[in-house]
Amino acid sequence: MKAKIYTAEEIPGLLRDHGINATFQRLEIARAMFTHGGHFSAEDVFTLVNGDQPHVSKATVYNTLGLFAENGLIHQVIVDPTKVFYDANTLPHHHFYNVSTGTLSDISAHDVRITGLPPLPEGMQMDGVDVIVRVRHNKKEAAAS
Amino acid sequence: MKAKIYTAEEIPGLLRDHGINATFQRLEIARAMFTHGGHFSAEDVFTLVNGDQPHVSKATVYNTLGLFAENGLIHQVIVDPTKVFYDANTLPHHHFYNVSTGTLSDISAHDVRITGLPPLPEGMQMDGVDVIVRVRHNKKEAAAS
DNA sequence: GTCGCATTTATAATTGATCTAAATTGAGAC
DNA sequence: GTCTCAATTTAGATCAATTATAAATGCGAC
Repeated sequence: MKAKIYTAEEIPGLLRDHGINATFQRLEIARAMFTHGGHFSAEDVFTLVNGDQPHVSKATVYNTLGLFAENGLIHQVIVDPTKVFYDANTLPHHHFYNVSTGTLSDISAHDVRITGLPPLPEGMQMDGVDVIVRVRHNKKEAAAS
Repeated sequence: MKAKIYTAEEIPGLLRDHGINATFQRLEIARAMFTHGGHFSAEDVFTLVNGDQPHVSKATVYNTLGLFAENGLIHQVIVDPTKVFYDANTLPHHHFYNVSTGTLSDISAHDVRITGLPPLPEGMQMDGVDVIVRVRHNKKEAAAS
């Protein structure tokens, strides 16, 4: 089960469905993310959108990503202490995080099952479960210490 | 299965076992973390260690936390985009992350079982699996939009 | 046109974390 | 004890991601 890739024509409806007012900048940003799919830092989005000529300011990129995340259009992924990633894939899924390169890749949640979790603390509701499988380059060299 | 809490006397041996040279500052920091147990930001540790009078500089706190993490004495937990947490619990376990308050709490990994993960990408080895259960305060008020 | 509101923008400010270069300390040789 | 070298600590400067601020801009209602 792969992340859905949208066509440019579907983007306006996508925003509307999430209660987001469509503006030029928001469409640009959504288009950049959803027609590629994948994981983006704010910086990535900024570069992607402004590739040819400046369209969208950095502040707007941050604002918009925040707005999208609030409204469930995209999802924050926090694996890198230095920056936040945003995930255009809203289907339930998990992540490989390549520690060596700082790269994320998806794990479909379709077959993943997590059992034995304790009950939630009192008065809490579950917001989601993130599973992050940290991986690194295979070292022939063992820890020689 | 709770995180092990150490007594002050056990700390020097703990460092030695992890190949860490014991110095005054490192002992102070380890003591602060391991006699309490729990999750700490660098800031937390700094405050905890220097509560009464300045003992350890901020730079040293960062250096030492990094050193401890490298040597497996503590573990980085990345759930908050604004700061890194360090976990004095090195037993296998997972986390509840309270989105409303930014608080972490432990889930023993003892009973948790994760099945259906795909094979690792080529040439990669697993470094660990983090499970983060995001929870939030129960809202009687549903999303009214 | 212009009033009002949402949005965007440039820029400054904030903040956790890291770097630098110098000072201090520690452990062993003598 | 003291010399020496390497390890450690330190204050302060610096960095990069993000957020805040306050001024423009766009756009529909009238």
